Amino acid sequence: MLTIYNSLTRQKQPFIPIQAGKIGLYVCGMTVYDYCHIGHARVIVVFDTVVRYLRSLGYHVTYIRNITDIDDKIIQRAHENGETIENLTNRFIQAMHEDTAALGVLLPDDEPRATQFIPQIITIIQRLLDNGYAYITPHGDVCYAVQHFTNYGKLSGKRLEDLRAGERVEIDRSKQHPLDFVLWKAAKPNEPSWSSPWGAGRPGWHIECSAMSTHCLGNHFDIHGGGMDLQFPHHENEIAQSEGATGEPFVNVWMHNGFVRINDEKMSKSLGNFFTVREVLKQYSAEVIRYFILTSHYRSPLNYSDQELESAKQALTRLYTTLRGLSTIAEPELDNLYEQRFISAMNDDFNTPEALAILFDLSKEVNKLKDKEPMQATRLGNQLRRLGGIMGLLQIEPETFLQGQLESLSTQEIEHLITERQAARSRRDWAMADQIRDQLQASGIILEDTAQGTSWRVM
RNA sequence: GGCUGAGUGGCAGAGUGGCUAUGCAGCGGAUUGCAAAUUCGUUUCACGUCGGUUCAAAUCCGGCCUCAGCCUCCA
Repeated sequence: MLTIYNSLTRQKQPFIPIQAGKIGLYVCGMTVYDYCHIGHARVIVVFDTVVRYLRSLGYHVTYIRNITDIDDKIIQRAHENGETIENLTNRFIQAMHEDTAALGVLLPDDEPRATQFIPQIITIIQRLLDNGYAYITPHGDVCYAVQHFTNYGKLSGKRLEDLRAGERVEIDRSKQHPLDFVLWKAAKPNEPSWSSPWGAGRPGWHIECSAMSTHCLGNHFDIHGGGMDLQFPHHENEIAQSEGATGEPFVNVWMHNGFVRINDEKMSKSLGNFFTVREVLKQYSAEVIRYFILTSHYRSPLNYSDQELESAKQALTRLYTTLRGLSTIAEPELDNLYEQRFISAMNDDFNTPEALAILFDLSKEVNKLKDKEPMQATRLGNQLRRLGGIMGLLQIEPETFLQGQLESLSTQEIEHLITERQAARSRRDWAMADQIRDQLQASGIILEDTAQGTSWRVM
């Protein structure tokens, strides 16, 4: 039985979909004004893995990951760059698609953009005004009145009276309560705006997710995800908006993933301590990054360092080494102990580190069987590939992984040197053979002699 | 100040009231012409600290210490 930790109840709960066999999943995606960093990669990879696993269980999943393409930072960045907002957002949406594709992430079923949902946003705001959850300020903004929503704070466990409003940001006197937030911002000069019943303006930060999620998945849906930092206020506000407008419960299960850290500090744009996905891809393959992300449980912090990525690379090398030379044709093993352990690990709130440990046990088993029982080794090897695939791993040719990112020498040169060395070995000229091997090693190529001949891989 | 969460062997990172996590790195054996890969082994308590419950706790309960996050934009 699949159990998921629900931020709303602060405990693991058996997962029961609203409609049998179907799951609606919404994840807060990017605000597109810059390149994806490793923190973004984590959310994307984690929920990609969640979706793959849910589908492997037989659920029909509708996966929505939105794009926020209008907000203060976008407007500011476009202005700084001297480019149009549309140009900026399109550029970074394309970059994001390149990055996610590189990381082996499946496309969501829909990728709605905030600017395409202005009519739906206006409808929700109107309903909130009608239902008494919103008011218009003297500046012409429309604000949400948090005190009118009884359950405000239920997701983040906060009580209005405990929050230190005004501690770090000056209180806006035009609001009825300091924590009231803007639904609709009155237009300022030189800013994009849409017309509305309350005059020209643009949506506030939180409202677009209420509009897009309920439009794509219905007023009440199964799972909503995102980074921990969105729990408050973003997701809290989404609940207030959506439930205030529809009068129905909004989301059953809230999932929040932990941060990527660098030296025990959160990786974030505001701290400036981030690495972009494309930067890291220059040094490590996408699958190494993906593996690295999955080595810790999604709710735990993930410490980023070169040493950890290097370790991830070595670990993946081990798995691919096991798969090397195994035919992919044979039927994989199915309902054995490894499978059961894998499923029970993933059923336990998507415990990917545990699931990976089982892949290594399986890998060891395959290695042991390779010589004695090649057929069984092949079947287990294919099971390893299949289970890895549920986490988006082990889907490329072992040789492609092991020989990838070749820099110094061409494949032909390497093959040529191997042939020469083979000749030296057959005439027992060990000095010559070792010299060639050392020469290759200096270029980052490792040789491995087997009964079937010599193979090579990149260090 | 309020609210979350966390403290496990050299590093990373799971987990269960009593029995080997796993990976990387190191060391030793097998294997190899030598390597690499693979495999086997790796000594005494690895489980923040102080108490409590228990025949038994790193695992349950309580206090304390330390760290991170949220209460502003952030994945």
